Amino acid sequence: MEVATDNPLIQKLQGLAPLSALDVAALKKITSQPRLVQARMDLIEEDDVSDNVFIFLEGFACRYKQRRTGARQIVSYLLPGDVCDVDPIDLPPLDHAVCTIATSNVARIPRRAWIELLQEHPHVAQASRLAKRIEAETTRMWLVNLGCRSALEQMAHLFCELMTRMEAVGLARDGTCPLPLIQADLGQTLGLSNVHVNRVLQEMRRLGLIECKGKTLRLLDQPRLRHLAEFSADYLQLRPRRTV
Amino acid sequence: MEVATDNPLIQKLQGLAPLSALDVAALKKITSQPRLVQARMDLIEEDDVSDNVFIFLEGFACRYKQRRTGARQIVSYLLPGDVCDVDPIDLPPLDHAVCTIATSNVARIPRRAWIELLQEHPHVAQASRLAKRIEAETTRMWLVNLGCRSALEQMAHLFCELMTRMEAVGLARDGTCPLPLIQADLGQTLGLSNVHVNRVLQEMRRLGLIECKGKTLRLLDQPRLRHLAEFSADYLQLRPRRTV
DNA sequence: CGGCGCCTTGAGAGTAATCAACGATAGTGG
DNA sequence: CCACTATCGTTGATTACTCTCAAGGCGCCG
Repeated sequence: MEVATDNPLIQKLQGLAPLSALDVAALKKITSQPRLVQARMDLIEEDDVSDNVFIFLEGFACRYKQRRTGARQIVSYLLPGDVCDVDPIDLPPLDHAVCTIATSNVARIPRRAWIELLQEHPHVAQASRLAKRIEAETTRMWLVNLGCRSALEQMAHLFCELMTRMEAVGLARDGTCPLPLIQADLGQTLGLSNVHVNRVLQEMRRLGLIECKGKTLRLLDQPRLRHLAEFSADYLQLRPRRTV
Repeated sequence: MEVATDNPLIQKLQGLAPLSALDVAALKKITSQPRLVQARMDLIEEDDVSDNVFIFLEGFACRYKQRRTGARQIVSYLLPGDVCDVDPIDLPPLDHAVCTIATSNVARIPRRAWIELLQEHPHVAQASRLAKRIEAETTRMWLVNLGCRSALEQMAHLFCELMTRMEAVGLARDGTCPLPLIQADLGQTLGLSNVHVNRVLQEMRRLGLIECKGKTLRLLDQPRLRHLAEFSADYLQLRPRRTV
């Protein structure tokens, strides 16, 4: 039962499992008191022990790990509709930190309340499990990116992936979406230096593949980008095939 | 209740949650009819739809993704005691393939039977969930490896990780364990060419860090290796902190 | 206006890839 | 028992992708 909504959490989960009006209402209620978080703020620090679930309603954040050398590796992005650490098993301390990239609107929910919601709303639980599986598959895809794609291919792949995810929550249209990442973020995601990120982006613009104005990304030639990156959205659009 | 056993599955899960004698018996029973699989055989192919859970009792295998160019990226290793796709949500088709590296002894169990076991043995389920979380954390650690470590550091980190995992199932002693990987496998894991893997290994031997004879890896100076790799075993040795 | 954050550019260095042989080892069949 | 073959490891030479260092530009905000 699709219900029109501008709540990205509901929008995302509806894409993963059928939600009843009651499911939707519960999700609306639990996200009704989000709070604004500034850009570049750590929501969860490594070894943090507070025990909340964060639901992103607006904005942009990332999970990252930091080396003693200071080098930082971003290991995933959190977009509107994403739930940070859905699983009962995802207890702190985490092995990584979570940090906003843009000003974000985030609902912070005691884990217990979230788990209760999952117990009372099995379809939400099912969608959450699927979301978690997609996250794992995405991480593996990033491994392929880092392990065996050139800088250009990696960048193309990342942009295709982000655009697809943004579309799924209604934030992208016509290959265009807001993207608050700075070049250093891209470098920390793809294992490239800032300088090289800059040059690769220039190359992509020169090739007529993308356009970045302000904090907006536009994919000018998605077929060519997808081919270049060997991108297929399959891993992001899993559907429940049956219930176990 | 620790029970002496040479079943690596039991050994591993006992390290993650307390198992009763009944739990152990059930695990013994379900792994009582393993079959031998040759080295370099695909157990699960990408887009495979058969629905089994594989439990590795002996041997060595990997999950990998293959690019159209033929390039292959190994995304994780499966060691004795590992259960392939423990979760009810891990339904096929997978986004990757699973392939043995050495001749392996593998129990193939219909998913339904495995899920029933989990339902009847909550401690086993708890341990499995923890195992899955560890797998996810390991994948993120690999991302850090590929994204921001040099070839030498990566190799050191991988060796520390494998040694720790082998120890956990009683297959390593005194920094020595069997390692059936060939140099090409290491390359496909770390995103390096065969030639470079070879040179890095030589460098590590020259530095007195490791010794590889036959299919055996020996870490000669673990403190230095761990320091070089910034390795901490924390992410591999999670303990249940409480039950949710 | 000054400072700061971010982007851009240039030059030089270095790590790792590629190409091409060659060597070692083990299993196979005559 | 010994060629024979295949797989894996090793080496050298060359190329190229990416990094580092350094400096300058541009726009925004106090």
